[in-house]
Amino acid sequence: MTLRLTNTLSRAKEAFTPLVDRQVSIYCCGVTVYDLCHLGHARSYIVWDVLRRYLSWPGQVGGAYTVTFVQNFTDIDDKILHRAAQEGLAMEEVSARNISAYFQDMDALNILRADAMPRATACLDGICSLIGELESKGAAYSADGDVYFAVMKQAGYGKLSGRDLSEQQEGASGRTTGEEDGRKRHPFDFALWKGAKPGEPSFPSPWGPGRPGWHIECSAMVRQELGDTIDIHLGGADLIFPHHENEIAQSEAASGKPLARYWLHNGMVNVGGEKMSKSLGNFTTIRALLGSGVSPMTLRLFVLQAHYRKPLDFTLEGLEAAATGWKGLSGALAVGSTYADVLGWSDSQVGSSAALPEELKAIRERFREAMDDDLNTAAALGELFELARPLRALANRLRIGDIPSEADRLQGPRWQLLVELAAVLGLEPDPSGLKELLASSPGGCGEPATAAPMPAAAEQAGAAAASSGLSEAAIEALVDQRKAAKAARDFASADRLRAELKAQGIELVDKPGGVTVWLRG
RNA sequence: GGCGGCAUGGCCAAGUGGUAAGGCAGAGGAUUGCAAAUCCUUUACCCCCAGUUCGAAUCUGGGUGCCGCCUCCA
Repeated sequence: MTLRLTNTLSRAKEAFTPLVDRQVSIYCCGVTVYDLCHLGHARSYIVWDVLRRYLSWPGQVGGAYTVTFVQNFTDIDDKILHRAAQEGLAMEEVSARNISAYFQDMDALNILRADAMPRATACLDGICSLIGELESKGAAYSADGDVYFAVMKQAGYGKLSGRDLSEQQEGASGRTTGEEDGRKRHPFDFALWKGAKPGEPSFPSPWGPGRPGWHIECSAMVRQELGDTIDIHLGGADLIFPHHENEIAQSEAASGKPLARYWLHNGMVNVGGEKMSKSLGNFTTIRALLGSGVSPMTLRLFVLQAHYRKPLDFTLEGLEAAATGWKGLSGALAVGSTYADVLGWSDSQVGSSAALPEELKAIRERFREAMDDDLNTAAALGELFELARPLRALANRLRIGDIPSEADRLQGPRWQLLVELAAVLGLEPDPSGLKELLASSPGGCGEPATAAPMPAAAEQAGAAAASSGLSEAAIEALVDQRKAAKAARDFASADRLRAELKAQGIELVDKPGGVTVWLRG
């Protein structure tokens, strides 16, 4: 059994076979850079990051694929122009700011950067020549400085979204209003090039100054970076129509070849049952969430516990559950590096996966089968938790000073497998990108638009207090005092001492036998 | 109105013909003066009705409810 993916084109799970053996070309629709990214974007890019990591995983049947991952920035768009006008900035300034914010956010979430990130502004030649081709083939027509794609001339239009133009026609009339109508021959025709109105920023073209339509930007960038036919095209389910439908129409009209062999779409993030979106105002930005103390890995876990095609309701409860779950996983993931010395898990002990004990082999196999089944990350995570349970217990015992047993020392391969599989899901303790994000956003997370403010999660609560400087000797003295108070059955004093230490970020753990150990943070 | 999707324990969520993964919460136990932390154990017949089948959460038909797209949108 090999990887199977749900192809929107056929609405079925299909065995995945790339055009070129062991190589995969992927295009992922990126963001329009007029604002910060919210959790909907986070989900989409987390999920596609996992697809990419999985394809690149050597544990894959047949070995790792070589993946070329391209994701665009839409940096020519009416919304960017509006935003720029509002703020008295140039379009480029708005997009540059949001592109840099995009990288900060995605780095923090441990999302691998694409191999290429083309921008519409840098692809205008390709866009214009594509429009020209369509025009010369009769697939497009110009009207008063605009150029439109002639939908009715394109056989198969609607094949991705399951739409039939003849049935749609009635509903469509009356839907589109405005001055474009007069120029369009069919209500579903869409703009490839929009002539500029006086005073608007514009780019030169054979049809006069103006700017490209959204759909053609992607068609041109796919072709520029990856050619006529790619293996996988990714995007949110809300892009199926009209964006991807139009992309197909344009690209296939020009090349006569299929644009993409597999179309994958992720489900939306909902809030209270409704789609999270800018227009509804119910969105939370990524940086607002991370700034409130939710760790990036918690968000990743939250996202990956659901199947990528289903809607995912964003709730505080769900997030808290993920935070607690991540606490356990991260403890297990960290055990090998934190306690490498005491466990004797040096690099030399790293066993190859071929030498895995049966139980671990079986887990690895089930993980692979889950991921092969249309990226069933929820089931894959189940295997991770299975793997992590004894390691988490071990980590907690070591944390309070227990000496590892011989059996504990033999858990090295288990830990390594956990680390390996978690990395396929992009789950790693101690994400480095977060600090940069938090440091870089001055006033930073105070996005006013946070409709659902997140209370600072307990995850990081102790971190600030932990640095307070009681010396070890001072702590030992207080612990001894408490021990004496307990011996004298003066529990009030004992509890007071415990509370004082806790206020300093010192946690006391009473172990069997009257021994108390203390831990910072 | 058209197209598509979803409905599993308190919450989230896997499972697509053979007696229900996992996470969170809860309960019980161990430990403790108590607590915290930790460890162990434990909790469902799957929206409704009809049908197919030796056998269905899983297939078919009908019903109900919810969501997405049809305008910019990950």
